[in-house]
Formats: sequence, C-alpha cells, structure tokens
Amino acid sequence: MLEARLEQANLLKKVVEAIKDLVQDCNFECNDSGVGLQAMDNSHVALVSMLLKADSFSPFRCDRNIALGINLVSLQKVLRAAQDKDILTLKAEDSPDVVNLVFESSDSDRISEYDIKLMDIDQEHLGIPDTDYAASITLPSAELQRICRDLSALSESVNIECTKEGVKFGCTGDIGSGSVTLRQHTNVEKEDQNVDIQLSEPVSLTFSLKYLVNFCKASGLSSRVKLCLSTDVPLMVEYSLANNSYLRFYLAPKIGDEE
Amino acid sequence: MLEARLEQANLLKKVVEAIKDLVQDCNFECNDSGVGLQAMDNSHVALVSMLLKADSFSPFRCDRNIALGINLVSLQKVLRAAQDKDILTLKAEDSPDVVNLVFESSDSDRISEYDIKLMDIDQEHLGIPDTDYAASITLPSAELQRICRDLSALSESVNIECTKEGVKFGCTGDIGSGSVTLRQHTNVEKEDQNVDIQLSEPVSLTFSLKYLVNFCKASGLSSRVKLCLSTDVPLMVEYSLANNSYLRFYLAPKIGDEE
DNA sequence: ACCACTTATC
DNA sequence: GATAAGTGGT
Repeated sequence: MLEARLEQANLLKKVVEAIKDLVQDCNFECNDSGVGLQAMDNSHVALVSMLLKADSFSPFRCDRNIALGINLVSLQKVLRAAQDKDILTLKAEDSPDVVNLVFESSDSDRISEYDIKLMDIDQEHLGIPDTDYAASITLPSAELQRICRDLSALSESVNIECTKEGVKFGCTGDIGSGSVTLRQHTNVEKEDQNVDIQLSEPVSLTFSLKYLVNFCKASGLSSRVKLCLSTDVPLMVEYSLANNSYLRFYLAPKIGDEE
Repeated sequence: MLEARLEQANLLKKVVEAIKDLVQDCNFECNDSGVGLQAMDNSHVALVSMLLKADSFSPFRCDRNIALGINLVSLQKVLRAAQDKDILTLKAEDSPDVVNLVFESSDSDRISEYDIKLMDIDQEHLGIPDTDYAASITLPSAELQRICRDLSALSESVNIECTKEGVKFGCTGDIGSGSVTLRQHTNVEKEDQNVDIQLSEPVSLTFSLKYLVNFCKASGLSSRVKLCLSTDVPLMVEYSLANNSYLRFYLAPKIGDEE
C-alpha cells in the first residue's frame, strides 16, 4: 500500500496546475523512492517529468510499485479543495481502484476526504537520456515568465541565444520584433535575482512560446528556474523543489523555417 | 408613506445580490415593524425570507402597509450605483407607482436619486411554520461557502449528516467521491471560527448543491451562518443581521434516489 | 486592495 | 474564438 503525507498540499496543487494543460491523464508511479510522473503532451512536442522524492513526504510508505492512472482535471478539482496550510495524505491499496486524498487543517478540526477513480493508462516508458548541455542558464522564474508572456504578444516563437556574456530571448512577428537580453550577474545579497550561465559552447535555438508560457505556470513552485540547451536537443526547463524533488519540462526546438 | 433610512446601502445591495438569481420579481412588504420579503424560486424548490426590522433603519416611518413590487434586476442596477459608505433612504407614497432611492455620501457632498417603477405581483402569501429542528449547526459562513464550492466540483448533490460530534458534508460523482467533516469546536478567542452543534436527533439529508452555492452568496452579510435540519423538512440557512433582522433561505431535501 | 486567472457568454 | 464578468490569490 501507499501512504504518503505531504505537509503542503499546495505543492501538489501547483504541480498539477502547471501540467494539466499539457497532459490529460497520466500515471503517478509510486515506489519506495517516491512518486514520479512522466508524460508527453498530445502533440508529442513537450514532455513533463516530475519526481517527488520520498524525503519530500513524512511519513512515506510504499510497499510495492504502484501506478496510479489519474485524470488530471479530476485531480485538480479535488486539489482545489485544499486550503492554504492543509496537510495532504495520499493513500492507495496495492491494486487500487481509487486513490484516496485526505486534507487535514493544521488544527485537525476540519478533515476532508476524497476518492478519485483510477484509470488504466498505457505506459510507454520514456527514457530520458542524461545530456551534457552546451548551456545552462539559471534565472529567476518570475523573470522567465514575464519574458515569455511579453514576447508571446508578438510572436509564436522565441529564439534563445546564449553566449558567455548573456542570454537573449528574441522574436519577430507581424507587428514588429522584440528581444530581452539578460547579462550574467551575481549578487550575494540577492541570490534569487542572479542570472547564472554555464556554457561550453554558444547556442541559438527556437522554441514555441505557447509551450514555454505553459511551463512557466510552475513559477510558483520555485523562485529559480534552470534552462538547459544544446543544439538539436530538446530544451530542459527545471524547477527544483526541496529534497531533490523536481518538476522538469522538455521541449523540442523548432527547426529551420518553422515559425 | 414610507421613509426608511439605511446607514449602509451596502446591506441591501448584498441582500439583492444574494437572492436575485433565485427570484426575479418580488414584493417588499413594508409596515411599521420593518421591511420584509418572501419569495419562492421559479421551480418552487427554494424559498427566500428576509426581514429588515424597523430598528435596522433610522429613522423608519411607515404609516400604512405597502407592498412594493420590484424587479430585482432593476433594483440591483440601481444599487450598484451605491458607493461604499453611502447612506440609502427608501421612499414611497401610500399607493405608489415608483419607489424612490436616495444615496447620500457620508459627507453629504454627493446625492444621487433613483426612481424604480413598481409592478403588481400576485402575492401568494407564504406561511412558514415554526419548526423545532432536529439539528442546528452554526459555522463560519466562509467555511460553508468553501465546502459547497468544493463539493460542487464533484456532484450535483450533497448529503449533510449531523451527529453530536460533528457534521459531515458528503457527495459522490462520476470522478469519485468527497466529504468534509467539521467537528464541533469552541474557542473563545476566535468565536467567529467556532462550529456549534445543537442536536436533539441525528439527521442525514440530501440537497441540491446548486442552490446551496447560490445561498452562500450571502456570506458577505455575516461571518456566521446557521443551518437547521430535520428529516423530511426543508433545510433552513440563516444569515443573522444586526437588530434581529435576517436573511433566510429554505431548501427542500432531495428524496430517495434523486441525485 | 489589487491583479491575474478561470469560467461563462456572445 | 474573443471578450467580459466573477472569483481566487498575492
């Protein structure tokens, strides 16, 4: 059986909000190391990979590997019932029909409990190769969100060009063109605001803004976001969570004359 | 003639907002004890009963019984002109064609005045019997609102089950099931947050969530709400206002296999 | 109290 | 599909 207690129900709520537009149904893979999720979006352009390590829960118990096939719209409906500060416990049997979610208010005077029916989902297991990226950029997540939102007013696509000095997000559309350039900068006082660039080779790649805007819904999960790029390889967008847990998005670059 | 001055125009505004989805046109019954309103919704499942006692106005003058038949959509349009802190005076002749609303800003520097045409409404007078309810639950109005909203994501109906220990709101729908349990609890420090249960007999009844969600629009009128239940009798939902004035909703239970 | 998002309507 | 209102979060 699975029994996993998450101090902040909000964490799962934000994760689901961030991915539900990309993926409708998916398996939450539970085993003794934690709860993981991998799924491609319908058009197979983007991939979501989440891992909530066992250490992110307390306590965490999972005797056997269980795949919980959940409709994310249903899950979101239930998670909206979570109040700020609520504690969430996920429970499932070893061969479950339902997953059980229990929300406790911190004073325990309010308990709400939901069962969500599970579904069988064909799990094409997705191997994600470890990649040595040519460029890794870590920046404030709110900044990336703002950039993507601003540029999406002009164009469907953004070109991300990274050099040792900085990173430039540029686009061209019918009404004109725009770009935002961030220089690498470090300030020990305001670490959250830093822009860190690790570069082995300059890169320039183009991506769909619609997807990036979508990924940025996860900004609430972490003040920082890491972008990893290499030529002809999907972009990785990573939100690191406590206890080495993470939410990652992958997005294939646009090629050649695609817009 | 009627002349009734209400220090907070907002009070009437909130009342109308809370009931206008249930009732289109209704009589405001004015007499020397105050202003009352009773109306059933179109499907005759729910009933609204409001009483603003004469003491809630200052001054209050009403020489004869007058029924003001008002279209609530029109009334709401006019009430939206009320600013925060505005003082409202209602005026009508003894056999009126119109009701006159005057808004004064608290500093009296701004006066606005509206006339709304009245309509003849057949008044089936509704006798509401006094009932000794088997269960009375008083809880924070925001909490009830939240519960009804959360559960309405899962189902059309909610079962309210009350015992000495607590009250459980439960429902079952296509995607799964959910329940919220509140234990009776009292804290002198935060009286507004208390859950008080008066029980002569346990009850379990099922109601339409659509209506309950609607009633909860009145949450802004009072931090507390009282639910009164007895088997096979309509639920009463009461928002108490100052000076023994009140806004009450009644809702017939669903019976048997209805959903 | 403001801003942003989500949902409902045209 | 776009726009507008209502609701929820910061």
